[in-house]
Amino acid sequence: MELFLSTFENRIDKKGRLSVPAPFRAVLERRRDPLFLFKSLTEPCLEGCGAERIEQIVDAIDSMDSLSSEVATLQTMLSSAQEMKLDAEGRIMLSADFIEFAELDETALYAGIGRSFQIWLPDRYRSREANARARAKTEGLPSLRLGRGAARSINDSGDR
Amino acid sequence: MELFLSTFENRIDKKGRLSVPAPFRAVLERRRDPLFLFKSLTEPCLEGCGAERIEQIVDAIDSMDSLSSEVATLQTMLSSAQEMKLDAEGRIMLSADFIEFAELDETALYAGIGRSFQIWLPDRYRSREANARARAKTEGLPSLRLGRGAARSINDSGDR
DNA sequence: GTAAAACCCATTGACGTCCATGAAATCCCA
DNA sequence: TGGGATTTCATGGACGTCAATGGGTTTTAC
Repeated sequence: MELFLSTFENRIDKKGRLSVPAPFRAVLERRRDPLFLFKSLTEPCLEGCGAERIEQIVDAIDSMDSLSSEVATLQTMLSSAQEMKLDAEGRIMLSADFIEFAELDETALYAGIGRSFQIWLPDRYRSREANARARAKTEGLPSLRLGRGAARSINDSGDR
Repeated sequence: MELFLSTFENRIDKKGRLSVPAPFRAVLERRRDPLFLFKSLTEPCLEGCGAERIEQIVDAIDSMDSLSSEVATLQTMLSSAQEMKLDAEGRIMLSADFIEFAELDETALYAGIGRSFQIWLPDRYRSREANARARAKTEGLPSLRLGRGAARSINDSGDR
C-alpha cells in the first residue's frame, strides 16, 4: 500500500509526542520520504505530506510574481511547514504552535486522504464528517471521475 | 533538507546579536554558502539567502534594460545587501540600519520560505499571516494541482 | 583612548535518544 | 480449534546532548 488511508486515533503525551500510525510509517519508509507537517490554510487541522509536495510549492513560488497575494499565501504554507523527525518508536513531537492551531488536547485523529493525511481534534473531525455526509444527501454528490477520463457514476464505480 | 522552512523566534540581545536557527545554519553550511541579508523591496522585513540567490538577482538585472526604472529598483536590493559573518555560536550582528528598517526590538521571527527566508517583527508577521489565511478562506487557495500528469496550473513550472 | 566588534566561556532549558511497561494482535503448536 | 507464546505497537519516563542565550575579556578601528 502506498497511500494514506483510514483513520487512527492516538494519544498525545504531556511532552507533545504523538505516534504516527504504523501503516502511515510503512508508506513513508517505503518511499524513503521525510515527513512534513504544515498548518492547513483553510481548516483547523494539520496536513502531512512528503518532500515532493513541498518542492512543488517552492517551485511554484519562484515562478510567480513575487508581489501577488497568491505568493504570500503559499509562503504562509511553507513558513508553517516543519520536517518531522520520527524517534525510534515512530513518534513525532508536535510543537506548541501546531497543537494550538489544531486545538488538540489529549488525542489526535489521523485521517488518511490518499497522498497526504490530516491530523484533527477527533470530535471536530467527526462532526465535519457528519456534515459532509449530510450535504451529500441533500445536495447530491460531487462529480467524481475515476480512471483515465472515464465518466463513471459514483455508484457503479468498481472497486480495486 | 536544503530548504529554509518553518518559523523560529529568537532574541536580540543588548549587543544586537541574533542567533540564526540551527536548521538554517545547516543548510548554509552544507552548501558552503555565506549568508546575505538585504532589505525587502516590498515589505518591512529583511530577506536572507545564500550567495547563489544573490547571483541570480545580479544575472537577472544584467539581462534587463539597464536604463529601466525596474533595474534601479532591483539595484536597491543589492546595495542594501550585507554578507553576515556568524560568530562561533552561530549568531549574526544586525546593523542599526537593518534593525530600524524592520522595526525590530527584542525578538526577531525567522520565516523560512523555501530558497530564502525573512526576518520580521513577530507581531507584524503574525498579523500578515492571519491576513493570508483569511484571504485563503474567502478567495480560495492558489491553484496547485498536485500529482502526476495533472495539469499544473501555476505556470506549469518545470523543475528547479 | 574609547567604543565597537570579535572571541571565549558558563548556564539553562528544550529536544532527541534510550529504555521500560503494557496491551493487543498474530502466530504456533498441540 | 483453542490456548499459550511471541511480536508488534502505543505509551510513558529518564537521561544526555545541543542549541539558544547572556556575560565577560581581548582585539581592532578610529
